[in-house]
Amino acid sequence: MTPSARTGRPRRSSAEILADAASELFLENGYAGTTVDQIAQRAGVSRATFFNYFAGKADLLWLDLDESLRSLPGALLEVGGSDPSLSAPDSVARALVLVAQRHDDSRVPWALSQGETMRLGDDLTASGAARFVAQHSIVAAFVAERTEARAGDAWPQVVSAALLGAAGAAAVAWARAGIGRGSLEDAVEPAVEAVAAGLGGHTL
Amino acid sequence: MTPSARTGRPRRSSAEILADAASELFLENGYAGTTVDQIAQRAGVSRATFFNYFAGKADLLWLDLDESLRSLPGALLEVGGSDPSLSAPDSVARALVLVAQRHDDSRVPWALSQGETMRLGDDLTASGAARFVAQHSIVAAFVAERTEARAGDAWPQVVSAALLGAAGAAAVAWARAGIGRGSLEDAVEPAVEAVAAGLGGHTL
DNA sequence: CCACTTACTATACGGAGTCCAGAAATTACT
DNA sequence: AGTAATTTCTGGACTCCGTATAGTAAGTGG
Repeated sequence: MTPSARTGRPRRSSAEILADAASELFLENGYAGTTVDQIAQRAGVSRATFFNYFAGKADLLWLDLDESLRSLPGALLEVGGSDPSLSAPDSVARALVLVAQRHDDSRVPWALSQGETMRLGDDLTASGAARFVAQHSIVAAFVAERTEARAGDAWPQVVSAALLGAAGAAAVAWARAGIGRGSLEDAVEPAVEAVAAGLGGHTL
Repeated sequence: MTPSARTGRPRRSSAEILADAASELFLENGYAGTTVDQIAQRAGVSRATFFNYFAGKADLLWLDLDESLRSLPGALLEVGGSDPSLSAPDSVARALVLVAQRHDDSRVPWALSQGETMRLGDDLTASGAARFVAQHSIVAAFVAERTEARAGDAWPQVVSAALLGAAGAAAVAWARAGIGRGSLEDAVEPAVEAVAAGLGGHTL
Protein backbone atom coordinates (compact mmCIF):
# COMPACT_ATOMS: atom_id res chain seq x y z
CA MET A 1 0.00 0.00 0.00
CA THR A 2 3.02 2.30 0.01
CA PRO A 3 2.88 4.75 -2.91
CA SER A 4 3.51 2.60 -5.97
CA ALA A 5 7.17 1.84 -6.43
CA ARG A 6 8.90 3.05 -9.56
CA THR A 7 9.87 -0.48 -10.51
CA GLY A 8 7.93 -3.67 -10.87
CA ARG A 9 4.56 -4.42 -12.34
CA PRO A 10 2.25 -1.39 -12.22
CA ARG A 11 -0.93 -1.50 -10.19
CA ARG A 12 -4.05 -2.46 -12.03
CA SER A 13 -6.49 -0.89 -9.59
CA SER A 14 -6.65 1.43 -6.60
CA ALA A 15 -8.34 1.63 -3.23
CA GLU A 16 -10.70 4.27 -4.59
CA ILE A 17 -11.79 2.14 -7.53
CA LEU A 18 -12.50 -0.78 -5.27
CA ALA A 19 -14.35 1.38 -2.78
CA ASP A 20 -16.49 2.86 -5.54
CA ALA A 21 -17.37 -0.56 -6.86
CA ALA A 22 -18.21 -1.67 -3.35
CA SER A 23 -20.37 1.36 -2.66
CA GLU A 24 -22.57 0.61 -5.65
CA LEU A 25 -23.01 -2.98 -4.64
CA PHE A 26 -23.66 -2.13 -1.02
CA LEU A 27 -26.40 0.29 -1.99
CA GLU A 28 -27.89 -2.33 -4.24
CA ASN A 29 -27.66 -5.49 -2.17
CA GLY A 30 -26.63 -4.30 1.26
CA TYR A 31 -23.33 -4.89 3.00
CA ALA A 32 -23.97 -8.45 4.09
CA GLY A 33 -25.46 -9.29 0.72
CA THR A 34 -22.31 -8.35 -1.11
CA THR A 35 -19.31 -10.67 -1.31
CA VAL A 36 -15.71 -9.69 -1.72
CA ASP A 37 -15.76 -11.71 -4.92
CA GLN A 38 -18.41 -9.48 -6.42
CA ILE A 39 -16.56 -6.33 -5.45
CA ALA A 40 -13.31 -7.54 -6.93
CA GLN A 41 -15.03 -8.70 -10.07
CA ARG A 42 -16.76 -5.37 -10.63
CA ALA A 43 -13.46 -3.60 -10.13
CA GLY A 44 -11.80 -5.95 -12.59
CA VAL A 45 -9.36 -7.69 -10.31
CA SER A 46 -9.20 -11.04 -8.63
CA ARG A 47 -10.38 -11.69 -5.13
CA ALA A 48 -6.82 -12.22 -3.92
CA THR A 49 -5.85 -8.83 -5.25
CA PHE A 50 -8.58 -7.17 -3.27
CA PHE A 51 -6.71 -8.06 -0.12
CA ASN A 52 -3.67 -6.24 -1.45
CA TYR A 53 -5.64 -3.03 -1.17
CA PHE A 54 -7.75 -3.65 1.91
CA ALA A 55 -7.02 -5.78 4.91
CA GLY A 56 -10.69 -6.65 5.22
CA LYS A 57 -14.12 -6.02 3.84
CA ALA A 58 -15.07 -3.56 6.57
CA ASP A 59 -12.13 -1.31 5.73
CA LEU A 60 -13.94 -0.30 2.57
CA LEU A 61 -16.36 1.68 4.67
CA TRP A 62 -13.79 3.90 6.31
CA LEU A 63 -11.43 4.87 3.57
CA ASP A 64 -11.99 8.59 4.05
CA LEU A 65 -11.97 8.44 7.83
CA ASP A 66 -8.78 6.45 7.99
CA GLU A 67 -6.99 8.91 5.79
CA SER A 68 -7.85 11.81 8.08
CA LEU A 69 -7.15 9.95 11.27
CA ARG A 70 -3.71 9.12 10.03
CA SER A 71 -2.77 12.75 10.53
CA LEU A 72 -3.68 12.80 14.21
CA PRO A 73 -0.25 11.85 15.57
CA GLY A 74 1.29 14.65 13.55
CA ALA A 75 -1.31 17.11 14.74
CA LEU A 76 -0.59 16.18 18.33
CA LEU A 77 3.10 16.83 17.90
CA GLU A 78 2.33 20.06 16.14
CA VAL A 79 0.08 21.41 18.86
CA GLY A 80 2.30 20.08 21.60
CA GLY A 81 5.34 21.79 20.19
CA SER A 82 3.72 25.09 19.29
CA ASP A 83 1.96 25.94 22.52
CA PRO A 84 3.40 24.24 25.59
CA SER A 85 1.33 26.40 27.92
CA LEU A 86 -1.89 24.65 26.96
CA SER A 87 -3.23 22.04 29.32
CA ALA A 88 -3.11 18.49 28.06
CA PRO A 89 -6.85 18.21 27.41
CA ASP A 90 -6.84 21.50 25.55
CA SER A 91 -3.92 20.36 23.45
CA VAL A 92 -5.71 17.20 22.45
CA ALA A 93 -8.86 19.16 21.72
CA ARG A 94 -6.96 21.52 19.46
CA ALA A 95 -5.28 18.65 17.67
CA LEU A 96 -8.64 17.03 17.01
CA VAL A 97 -10.02 20.28 15.66
CA LEU A 98 -6.94 20.57 13.48
CA VAL A 99 -7.58 17.15 12.00
CA ALA A 100 -11.21 18.05 11.39
CA GLN A 101 -10.21 21.32 9.80
CA ARG A 102 -7.87 19.65 7.36
CA HIS A 103 -10.41 17.05 6.40
CA ASP A 104 -11.91 17.52 2.98
CA ASP A 105 -15.54 18.25 3.78
CA SER A 106 -16.71 16.85 0.50
CA ARG A 107 -15.54 13.42 1.56
CA VAL A 108 -18.26 12.04 3.77
CA PRO A 109 -17.85 8.39 4.76
CA TRP A 110 -20.84 6.76 3.11
CA ALA A 111 -20.86 4.18 5.85
CA LEU A 112 -22.43 6.94 7.92
CA SER A 113 -24.43 8.96 5.43
CA GLN A 114 -25.81 5.92 3.62
CA GLY A 115 -25.58 3.45 6.46
CA GLU A 116 -29.30 2.96 6.51
CA THR A 117 -29.75 1.93 2.90
CA MET A 118 -26.68 -0.26 3.07
CA ARG A 119 -28.25 -2.06 6.01
CA LEU A 120 -25.05 -1.95 7.98
CA GLY A 121 -26.07 -2.90 11.48
CA ASP A 122 -24.34 -2.31 14.76
CA ASP A 123 -21.26 -4.39 14.14
CA LEU A 124 -20.28 -2.15 11.25
CA THR A 125 -20.84 0.97 13.28
CA ALA A 126 -18.60 -0.65 15.81
CA SER A 127 -15.91 -1.10 13.18
CA GLY A 128 -15.99 2.66 12.75
CA ALA A 129 -15.70 3.19 16.48
CA ALA A 130 -12.77 0.83 16.52
CA ARG A 131 -10.93 3.36 14.35
CA PHE A 132 -11.09 5.84 17.19
CA VAL A 133 -10.14 3.28 19.77
CA ALA A 134 -7.06 2.57 17.72
CA GLN A 135 -6.01 6.19 18.16
CA HIS A 136 -6.63 6.00 21.86
CA SER A 137 -3.28 4.59 22.86
CA ILE A 138 -1.48 7.30 20.93
CA VAL A 139 -3.50 10.10 22.45
CA ALA A 140 -3.30 8.65 25.93
CA ALA A 141 0.46 8.36 25.62
CA PHE A 142 0.63 11.99 24.58
CA VAL A 143 -1.44 13.07 27.56
CA ALA A 144 0.54 10.90 29.93
CA GLU A 145 3.80 12.45 28.82
CA ARG A 146 2.32 15.93 28.99
CA THR A 147 1.06 15.49 32.53
CA GLU A 148 4.05 13.48 33.68
CA ALA A 149 1.75 10.69 34.71
CA ARG A 150 2.93 7.15 35.00
CA ALA A 151 2.06 4.78 32.19
CA GLY A 152 -1.09 2.93 33.17
CA ASP A 153 -2.40 5.88 35.14
CA ALA A 154 -6.12 6.30 34.75
CA TRP A 155 -6.30 10.00 34.07
CA PRO A 156 -4.61 10.14 30.67
CA GLN A 157 -6.79 7.26 29.55
CA VAL A 158 -9.92 9.09 30.65
CA VAL A 159 -8.93 12.31 28.95
CA SER A 160 -8.13 10.55 25.73
CA ALA A 161 -11.27 8.43 25.64
CA ALA A 162 -13.63 11.26 26.52
CA LEU A 163 -12.23 13.58 23.89
CA LEU A 164 -12.06 10.95 21.21
CA GLY A 165 -15.61 9.95 22.01
CA ALA A 166 -16.83 13.51 21.76
CA ALA A 167 -15.01 14.09 18.49
CA GLY A 168 -16.27 10.86 17.03
CA ALA A 169 -19.86 11.53 18.00
CA ALA A 170 -19.67 15.01 16.55
CA ALA A 171 -18.26 13.64 13.32
CA VAL A 172 -21.02 11.06 13.06
CA ALA A 173 -23.70 13.65 13.61
CA TRP A 174 -22.03 15.85 11.01
CA ALA A 175 -21.97 13.07 8.44
CA ARG A 176 -25.59 12.19 9.06
CA ALA A 177 -26.79 15.78 8.81
CA GLY A 178 -27.06 15.50 5.05
CA ILE A 179 -26.69 18.32 2.57
CA GLY A 180 -26.48 21.61 4.38
CA ARG A 181 -24.16 20.42 7.09
CA GLY A 182 -21.51 22.96 7.84
CA SER A 183 -17.83 22.22 8.02
CA LEU A 184 -16.58 19.30 10.06
CA GLU A 185 -14.45 21.69 12.04
CA ASP A 186 -17.50 23.63 13.21
CA ALA A 187 -19.09 20.39 14.34
CA VAL A 188 -16.10 19.03 16.23
CA GLU A 189 -14.86 22.21 17.84
CA PRO A 190 -17.69 22.89 20.32
CA ALA A 191 -17.89 19.24 21.27
CA VAL A 192 -14.27 18.80 22.22
CA GLU A 193 -14.03 22.25 23.80
CA ALA A 194 -16.88 21.49 26.15
CA VAL A 195 -15.37 18.22 27.24
CA ALA A 196 -11.90 19.67 27.58
CA ALA A 197 -13.34 22.42 29.78
CA GLY A 198 -14.44 19.88 32.34
CA LEU A 199 -11.15 18.01 32.22
CA GLY A 200 -9.01 21.11 32.25
CA GLY A 201 -8.94 21.79 35.96
CA HIS A 202 -7.19 18.54 36.59
CA THR A 203 -3.88 19.79 35.19
CA LEU A 204 -1.99 18.22 38.06
CA MET B 1 -30.38 -17.90 27.45
CA THR B 2 -33.32 -17.01 29.61
CA PRO B 3 -33.06 -18.60 33.09
CA SER B 4 -33.55 -22.27 32.40
CA ALA B 5 -37.19 -23.17 32.11
CA ARG B 6 -38.73 -25.59 34.59
CA THR B 7 -39.75 -27.88 31.76
CA GLY B 8 -37.86 -29.49 28.93
CA ARG B 9 -34.42 -30.98 28.76
CA PRO B 10 -32.05 -29.52 31.37
CA ARG B 11 -28.97 -27.65 30.33
CA ARG B 12 -25.76 -29.58 30.11
CA SER B 13 -23.45 -26.60 30.44
CA SER B 14 -23.44 -22.91 31.28
CA ALA B 15 -21.94 -19.68 30.04
CA GLU B 16 -19.50 -19.70 32.94
CA ILE B 17 -18.27 -23.22 32.21
CA LEU B 18 -17.69 -22.34 28.59
CA ALA B 19 -15.96 -19.10 29.47
CA ASP B 20 -13.69 -20.87 31.92
CA ALA B 21 -12.74 -23.44 29.33
CA ALA B 22 -12.08 -20.69 26.85
CA SER B 23 -9.98 -18.69 29.27
CA GLU B 24 -7.61 -21.60 29.79
CA LEU B 25 -7.23 -22.16 26.08
CA PHE B 26 -6.78 -18.48 25.35
CA LEU B 27 -4.00 -18.23 27.90
CA GLU B 28 -2.38 -21.29 26.43
CA ASN B 29 -2.71 -20.76 22.70
CA GLY B 30 -3.94 -17.20 22.34
CA TYR B 31 -7.31 -16.02 21.18
CA ALA B 32 -6.77 -16.50 17.46
CA GLY B 33 -5.06 -19.82 18.07
CA THR B 34 -8.12 -21.25 19.78
CA THR B 35 -11.09 -22.53 17.81
CA VAL B 36 -14.67 -22.67 18.94
CA ASP B 37 -14.46 -26.41 18.45
CA GLN B 38 -11.73 -26.73 21.04
CA ILE B 39 -13.62 -24.61 23.53
CA ALA B 40 -16.80 -26.61 23.12
CA GLN B 41 -14.91 -29.88 23.32
CA ARG B 42 -13.16 -28.92 26.54
CA ALA B 43 -16.49 -27.88 28.02
CA GLY B 44 -18.01 -31.19 26.94
CA VAL B 45 -20.56 -29.94 24.47
CA SER B 46 -20.81 -29.80 20.73
CA ARG B 47 -19.81 -26.83 18.67
CA ALA B 48 -23.42 -26.14 17.78
CA THR B 49 -24.34 -25.97 21.42
CA PHE B 50 -21.69 -23.36 22.05
CA PHE B 51 -23.73 -20.96 19.96
CA ASN B 52 -26.70 -21.53 22.23
CA TYR B 53 -24.74 -19.87 25.00
CA PHE B 54 -22.80 -17.23 23.11
CA ALA B 55 -23.68 -15.43 19.92
CA GLY B 56 -20.04 -15.35 18.91
CA LYS B 57 -16.53 -16.18 20.00
CA ALA B 58 -15.75 -12.63 21.06
CA ASP B 59 -18.62 -12.57 23.52
CA LEU B 60 -16.64 -14.92 25.72
CA LEU B 61 -14.35 -12.06 26.56
CA TRP B 62 -17.01 -9.82 28.01
CA LEU B 63 -19.18 -12.11 30.08
CA ASP B 64 -18.70 -10.16 33.28
CA LEU B 65 -18.96 -6.76 31.70
CA ASP B 66 -22.06 -7.57 29.70
CA GLU B 67 -23.86 -8.66 32.78
CA SER B 68 -23.27 -5.33 34.46
CA LEU B 69 -24.01 -3.31 31.36
CA ARG B 70 -27.40 -4.92 31.12
CA SER B 71 -28.44 -2.87 34.10
CA LEU B 72 -27.60 0.46 32.51
CA PRO B 73 -31.04 1.15 30.99
CA GLY B 74 -32.62 0.51 34.34
CA ALA B 75 -30.12 2.76 36.08
CA LEU B 76 -30.87 5.54 33.63
CA LEU B 77 -34.57 5.31 34.32
CA GLU B 78 -33.90 5.13 38.02
CA VAL B 79 -31.79 8.28 38.10
CA GLY B 80 -34.02 10.06 35.64
CA GLY B 81 -37.09 9.41 37.70
CA SER B 82 -35.61 10.08 41.12
CA ASP B 83 -33.99 13.42 40.48
CA PRO B 84 -35.46 15.33 37.54
CA SER B 85 -33.59 18.51 38.50
CA LEU B 86 -30.27 17.01 37.46
CA SER B 87 -28.86 18.03 34.12
CA ALA B 88 -28.77 15.33 31.48
CA PRO B 89 -25.00 14.83 31.65
CA ASP B 90 -25.12 14.60 35.41
CA SER B 91 -27.90 12.06 35.22
CA VAL B 92 -25.92 9.88 32.88
CA ALA B 93 -22.87 10.24 35.05
CA ARG B 94 -24.79 9.14 38.10
CA ALA B 95 -26.27 6.20 36.27
CA LEU B 96 -22.84 5.08 35.18
CA VAL B 97 -21.55 5.33 38.72
CA LEU B 98 -24.55 3.34 39.84
CA VAL B 99 -23.74 0.56 37.44
CA ALA B 100 -20.13 0.57 38.57
CA GLN B 101 -21.20 0.49 42.18
CA ARG B 102 -23.39 -2.53 41.67
CA HIS B 103 -20.72 -4.41 39.80
CA ASP B 104 -19.10 -7.24 41.67
CA ASP B 105 -15.54 -6.02 42.03
CA SER B 106 -14.20 -9.54 42.12
CA ARG B 107 -15.32 -10.08 38.55
CA VAL B 108 -12.70 -8.53 36.35
CA PRO B 109 -13.14 -9.17 32.63
CA TRP B 110 -10.04 -11.09 31.70
CA ALA B 111 -10.24 -9.61 28.25
CA LEU B 112 -8.80 -6.54 29.93
CA SER B 113 -6.62 -7.91 32.69
CA GLN B 114 -5.14 -10.72 30.62
CA GLY B 115 -5.53 -9.20 27.18
CA GLU B 116 -1.81 -9.14 26.66
CA THR B 117 -1.05 -12.79 27.29
CA MET B 118 -4.07 -13.87 25.31
CA ARG B 119 -2.74 -11.92 22.36
CA LEU B 120 -6.10 -10.38 21.65
CA GLY B 121 -4.95 -7.54 19.45
CA ASP B 122 -7.54 -6.04 17.16
CA ASP B 123 -10.19 -8.50 18.18
CA LEU B 124 -10.25 -6.84 21.57
CA THR B 125 -10.77 -3.34 20.23
CA ALA B 126 -13.39 -4.52 17.77
CA SER B 127 -15.51 -6.37 20.28
CA GLY B 128 -14.99 -3.67 22.87
CA ALA B 129 -16.10 -1.02 20.42
CA ALA B 130 -19.23 -3.03 19.74
CA ARG B 131 -20.15 -2.80 23.41
CA PHE B 132 -19.54 0.89 23.40
CA VAL B 133 -21.78 1.46 20.39
CA ALA B 134 -24.55 -0.64 21.81
CA GLN B 135 -24.67 1.38 25.01
CA HIS B 136 -24.21 4.60 23.14
CA SER B 137 -27.48 4.40 21.28
CA ILE B 138 -29.31 3.80 24.55
CA VAL B 139 -27.65 6.63 26.41
CA ALA B 140 -27.94 9.07 23.53
CA ALA B 141 -31.65 8.40 23.28
CA PHE B 142 -32.01 9.07 26.99
CA VAL B 143 -30.15 12.36 26.74
CA ALA B 144 -32.08 13.41 23.67
CA GLU B 145 -35.36 12.89 25.42
CA ARG B 146 -34.14 14.64 28.54
CA THR B 147 -32.98 17.72 26.66
CA GLU B 148 -35.90 17.72 24.28
CA ALA B 149 -33.49 17.64 21.41
CA ARG B 150 -34.49 16.40 18.01
CA ALA B 151 -33.38 12.95 17.04
CA GLY B 152 -30.15 13.24 15.13
CA ASP B 153 -29.05 16.31 17.04
CA ALA B 154 -25.36 16.35 17.73
CA TRP B 155 -25.36 17.28 21.38
CA PRO B 156 -26.93 14.16 22.88
CA GLN B 157 -24.54 12.07 20.86
CA VAL B 158 -21.57 14.02 22.14
CA VAL B 159 -22.69 13.82 25.74
CA SER B 160 -23.24 10.10 25.50
CA ALA B 161 -19.99 9.31 23.74
CA ALA B 162 -17.83 11.45 25.99
CA LEU B 163 -19.26 10.03 29.18
CA LEU B 164 -19.18 6.45 27.98
CA GLY B 165 -15.63 6.96 26.80
CA ALA B 166 -14.60 8.29 30.17
CA ALA B 167 -16.34 5.52 32.05
CA GLY B 168 -14.90 2.90 29.74
CA ALA B 169 -11.39 4.20 30.05
CA ALA B 170 -11.69 4.32 33.81
CA ALA B 171 -12.95 0.77 33.87
CA VAL B 172 -10.11 -0.43 31.69
CA ALA B 173 -7.54 1.28 33.87
CA TRP B 174 -9.20 -0.24 36.90
CA ALA B 175 -9.11 -3.73 35.43
CA ARG B 176 -5.47 -3.38 34.44
CA ALA B 177 -4.41 -2.07 37.82
CA GLY B 178 -4.03 -5.61 39.11
CA ILE B 179 -4.37 -6.71 42.69
CA GLY B 180 -4.78 -3.71 44.92
CA ARG B 181 -7.14 -1.85 42.70
CA GLY B 182 -9.89 -0.18 44.65
CA SER B 183 -13.55 -0.43 43.86
CA LEU B 184 -14.77 0.13 40.36
CA GLU B 185 -17.04 2.84 41.63
CA ASP B 186 -14.11 4.85 42.95
CA ALA B 187 -12.45 4.57 39.58
CA VAL B 188 -15.44 5.58 37.49
CA GLU B 189 -16.85 8.32 39.66
CA PRO B 190 -14.16 11.00 39.29
CA ALA B 191 -13.82 10.32 35.59
CA VAL B 192 -17.45 10.82 34.68
CA GLU B 193 -17.89 13.70 37.11
CA ALA B 194 -15.10 15.64 35.48
CA VAL B 195 -16.49 15.15 32.03
CA ALA B 196 -20.04 15.92 33.08
CA ALA B 197 -18.81 19.14 34.64
CA GLY B 198 -17.67 20.41 31.28
CA LEU B 199 -20.86 19.32 29.56
CA GLY B 200 -23.16 20.60 32.25
CA GLY B 201 -23.42 24.22 31.25
CA HIS B 202 -25.01 23.30 28.01
CA THR B 203 -28.31 22.34 29.59
CA LEU B 204 -30.36 24.05 26.85
C1' DC C 1 -47.85 -43.94 28.83
C1' DC C 2 -48.21 -40.06 25.97
C1' DA C 3 -48.02 -35.24 24.77
C1' DC C 4 -45.22 -31.12 25.25
C1' DT C 5 -41.29 -28.43 25.81
C1' DT C 6 -36.62 -27.41 25.77
C1' DA C 7 -31.83 -28.50 24.87
C1' DC C 8 -28.31 -31.03 22.33
C1' DT C 9 -26.11 -33.08 18.02
C1' DA C 10 -24.73 -33.90 13.38
C1' DT C 11 -24.24 -31.99 9.20
C1' DA C 12 -23.94 -28.98 5.53
C1' DC C 13 -23.18 -24.53 3.63
C1' DG C 14 -21.47 -19.75 2.34
C1' DG C 15 -18.29 -16.34 3.10
C1' DA C 16 -14.05 -14.08 5.22
C1' DG C 17 -9.40 -14.14 5.57
C1' DT C 18 -4.66 -16.47 4.96
C1' DC C 19 -1.13 -18.64 2.38
C1' DC C 20 1.61 -19.93 -1.43
C1' DA C 21 3.52 -20.98 -5.85
C1' DG C 22 3.66 -19.34 -10.19
C1' DA C 23 2.74 -16.06 -13.94
C1' DA C 24 2.73 -11.24 -15.76
C1' DA C 25 4.40 -6.57 -16.36
C1' DT C 26 7.47 -3.20 -15.74
C1' DT C 27 12.35 -1.04 -14.79
C1' DA C 28 17.39 -1.42 -14.54
C1' DC C 29 21.56 -3.18 -15.80
C1' DT C 30 24.96 -5.29 -19.21
C1' DA D 1 18.54 -7.02 -27.29
C1' DG D 2 18.68 -9.82 -23.49
C1' DT D 3 18.65 -10.82 -18.76
C1' DA D 4 17.96 -9.88 -13.93
C1' DA D 5 15.43 -7.81 -10.36
C1' DT D 6 11.24 -6.20 -8.54
C1' DT D 7 6.56 -5.68 -7.83
C1' DT D 8 1.91 -6.93 -8.61
C1' DC D 9 -1.64 -10.15 -10.01
C1' DT D 10 -3.87 -14.74 -10.01
C1' DG D 11 -5.77 -19.24 -9.01
C1' DG D 12 -6.44 -22.56 -5.79
C1' DA D 13 -6.41 -24.70 -1.43
C1' DC D 14 -7.21 -24.27 3.26
C1' DT D 15 -9.14 -22.98 8.14
C1' DC D 16 -12.47 -21.09 10.69
C1' DC D 17 -16.66 -18.47 11.96
C1' DG D 18 -21.41 -18.08 11.92
C1' DT D 19 -26.04 -19.80 10.29
C1' DA D 20 -29.58 -23.04 9.32
C1' DT D 21 -31.97 -27.32 9.73
C1' DA D 22 -33.61 -31.70 10.73
C1' DG D 23 -33.57 -35.06 13.96
C1' DT D 24 -32.68 -36.86 18.67
C1' DA D 25 -32.32 -36.80 23.85
C1' DA D 26 -34.09 -35.63 28.33
C1' DG D 27 -36.72 -33.75 31.19
C1' DT D 28 -42.14 -32.12 33.05
C1' DG D 29 -47.05 -32.56 33.32
C1' DG D 30 -51.36 -34.67 32.02
